[in-house]
Amino acid sequence: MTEQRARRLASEARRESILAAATIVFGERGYEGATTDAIAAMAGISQAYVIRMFGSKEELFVEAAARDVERAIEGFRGAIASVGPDAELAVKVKAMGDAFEALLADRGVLLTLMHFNTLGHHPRLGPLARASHMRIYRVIRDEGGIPPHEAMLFLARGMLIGSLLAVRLPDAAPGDADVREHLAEAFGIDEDQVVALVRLQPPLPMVGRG
Amino acid sequence: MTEQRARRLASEARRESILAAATIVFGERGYEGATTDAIAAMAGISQAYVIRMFGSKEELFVEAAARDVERAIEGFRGAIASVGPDAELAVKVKAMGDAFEALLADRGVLLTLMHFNTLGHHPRLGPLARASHMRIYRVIRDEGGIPPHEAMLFLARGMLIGSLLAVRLPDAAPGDADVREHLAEAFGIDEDQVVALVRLQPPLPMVGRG
DNA sequence: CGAAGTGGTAATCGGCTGATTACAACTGGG
DNA sequence: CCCAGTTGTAATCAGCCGATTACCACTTCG
Repeated sequence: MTEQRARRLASEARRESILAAATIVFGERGYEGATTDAIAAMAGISQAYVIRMFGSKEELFVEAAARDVERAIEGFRGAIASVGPDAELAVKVKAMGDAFEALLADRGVLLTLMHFNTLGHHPRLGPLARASHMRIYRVIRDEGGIPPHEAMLFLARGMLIGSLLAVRLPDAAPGDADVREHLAEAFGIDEDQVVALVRLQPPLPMVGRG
Repeated sequence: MTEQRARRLASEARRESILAAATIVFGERGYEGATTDAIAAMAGISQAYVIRMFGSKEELFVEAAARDVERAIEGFRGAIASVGPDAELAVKVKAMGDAFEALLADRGVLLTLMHFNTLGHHPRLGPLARASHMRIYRVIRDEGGIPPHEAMLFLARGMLIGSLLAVRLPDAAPGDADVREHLAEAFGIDEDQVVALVRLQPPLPMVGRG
């Protein structure tokens, strides 16, 4: 485990690698609990460089969360494009649901966006989180052509699925029939497919503090 | 602002006051970001006493989260009792939804439970969070007599409402028609009642670091 | 070749963190 | 009244935090 100088990368590539690490660490430890040092270690560079490139931890979170939101929006747009804007409502909703599940398969993105949601009281991050939520709503409603009520139901189901994955409920599926029943309803699948959901959230490398 | 010795309280009363403060601070700053010192300050006692009474920050979180989960369960039981176990499905769901909204009016409880959900990967808190989620599911299904599919839909709607309150979306309602439309659908109310939702999340006193 | 620009870090700073220890103030029962 | 149990704190500790500074290493291009 000899520490050595990081390989030189172009600024843009390094930036991306830091944002990827930040998404994992912010997800695992929350905005306040995450440390720039843990992010640096995961990106394979020094803590000082993380701060120099982004200015502050807050700014880094802003960019990491924005990147994750953008990824979600791209996923929804791709889903709409894949079935065409004039497809039946149920078909579009199914495509967007699949895109959503694919997004949540990245546990870092899932948890970072959930933490983003809990920051409504933060003077800078709160307004950004509200704007991001509404941007996603508008993409679903306007670009997806999903009426307000159906868009709300779609998001509600999405929030439940996100919570179930965040708490790692599939880990408890093998030994608990109620868990399997609940997961099958939430994901709209058969109970015997539930155990395979664990693949959606492979174990993460533990970051810092034990 | 002269600091003075705290008024003596019986152990049980002090315990409760610390747990109430812990729910607020854990909610606002997350499990890792919250500090025992901020909790102590909010409870009006010394940081040392918080640790002595609960042993560790982790233990304090366990008890605070358990208390909040218990409050949720009591709320649901009260709602079921108020309409009777043989009421129509829609009546029971309505009563439980109202109980849920009343619970989420306490922003500390709302946010602490959301943070609890994001701790699925934690070796001790993760299993507790999963067990808590399933306890609530079973209360709704078994004591409430709500079938699995309807119970899932109820929880989904609840998670969406929780997210919208966590991110403080009602704060953005006055100036944004899309926000009002989305909130009206989520809460199942008229748009002109939406602005009054702000009452559900009154501003919290800022805690530490800000 | 050599200097300017870019990528990257070690060292350090003031301040905060959870936990421990040793001690002080209050209360009730005999 | 007095002492044993309970409630509460100041002081302190080792370690971690984000941020700053001053510096090093590599690349590019005249």
